Amino acid sequence: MPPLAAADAFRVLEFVAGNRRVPHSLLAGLLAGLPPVSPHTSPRLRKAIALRALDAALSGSDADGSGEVLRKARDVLADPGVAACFPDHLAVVRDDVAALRRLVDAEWESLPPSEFELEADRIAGAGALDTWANADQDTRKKLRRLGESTAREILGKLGQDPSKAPQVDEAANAASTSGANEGDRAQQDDEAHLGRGKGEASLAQEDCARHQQEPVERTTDARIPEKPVTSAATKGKEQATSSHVTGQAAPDHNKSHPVTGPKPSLMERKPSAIVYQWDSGDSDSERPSHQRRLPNYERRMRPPPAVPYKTRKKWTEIQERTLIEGVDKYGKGNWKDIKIAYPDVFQDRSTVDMKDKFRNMGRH
DNA sequence: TTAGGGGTATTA
DNA sequence: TAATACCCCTAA
Repeated sequence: MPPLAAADAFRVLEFVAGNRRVPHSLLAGLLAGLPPVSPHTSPRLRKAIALRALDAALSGSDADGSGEVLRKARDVLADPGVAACFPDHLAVVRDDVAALRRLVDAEWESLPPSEFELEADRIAGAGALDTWANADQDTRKKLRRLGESTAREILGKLGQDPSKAPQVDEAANAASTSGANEGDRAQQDDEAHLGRGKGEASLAQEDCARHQQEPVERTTDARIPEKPVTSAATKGKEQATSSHVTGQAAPDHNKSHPVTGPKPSLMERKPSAIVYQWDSGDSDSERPSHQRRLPNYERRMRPPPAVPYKTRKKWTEIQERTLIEGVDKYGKGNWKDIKIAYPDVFQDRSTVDMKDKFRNMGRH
């Protein structure tokens, strides 16, 4: 993987540091692996680091009455950089550990969203509509590409290595229950691949699940999950409606194809295959553990277009003539050159429009 | 970037 | 309803 640009490193760090459930050891590892990032560039990052210091100070027990916890917390708050991050009320309760902890909790809660989250929200979240409405054609293409490639990457991984899929699902399940040892597992699981901490990553998964369970109107491109998932999903549904999938390996396929034997047909079921099912209403507990349930989807023949159709404009005679002239001059296919050569004429026409138009003209 | 197939939306 | 404009996708 190419090294992260400083701006991206900042986004990753700001995102991870602001998640309280990401243990400090993981954050430290992340810091070591990222290009230098100045915390002063982000109030959220500054505040997150300050809160982490306070968390560390307040993590000890003050049951022995030694005042050690309080002393540590005071030390942290004495740092002008830390103090500057908080309103005065933190200083007011310097003598009350319990109150200080409550206020620290509240400060964590009120941490502003990271740039990463805001960006994700602009692309796929509730802010997507505004982003879309304000974007020009090029930006929209980029947004679409970003969403598709990400989805393909995820779905590709699922498809290429089905045995990994349950882990993904289990991770999502674990995230939904949000266990207390999440941080520890995050450290174990994720130190190998920084940036996938369970903390906000799990939140993101929860959020993702919420999005998926929302009505289809919110999913702007249902084709993305269609291709890789549908085959398994519909298969699961078909089987579920007939004889409830057992998930057993296909009978004797392995026997007939020993390791050294002929290559098994792609049509044959692999023993490691996992069946994904559309939610049919019954609970997960009623089906074998290897059957993973997909979120509710209403299938639709085709989703609404990702880009609202632009106002339909009839080609003028001038445009048609200029197009023909341009093809004569620059050759068929050099739509970009033609568009550049006649910017006024083709101002509101894309090269694809021109290609389509020329194609249509040739049909008659 | 472009071609081309094929789909949907809009208009006459 | 056919023609046309526009869009999406894939391959090269």
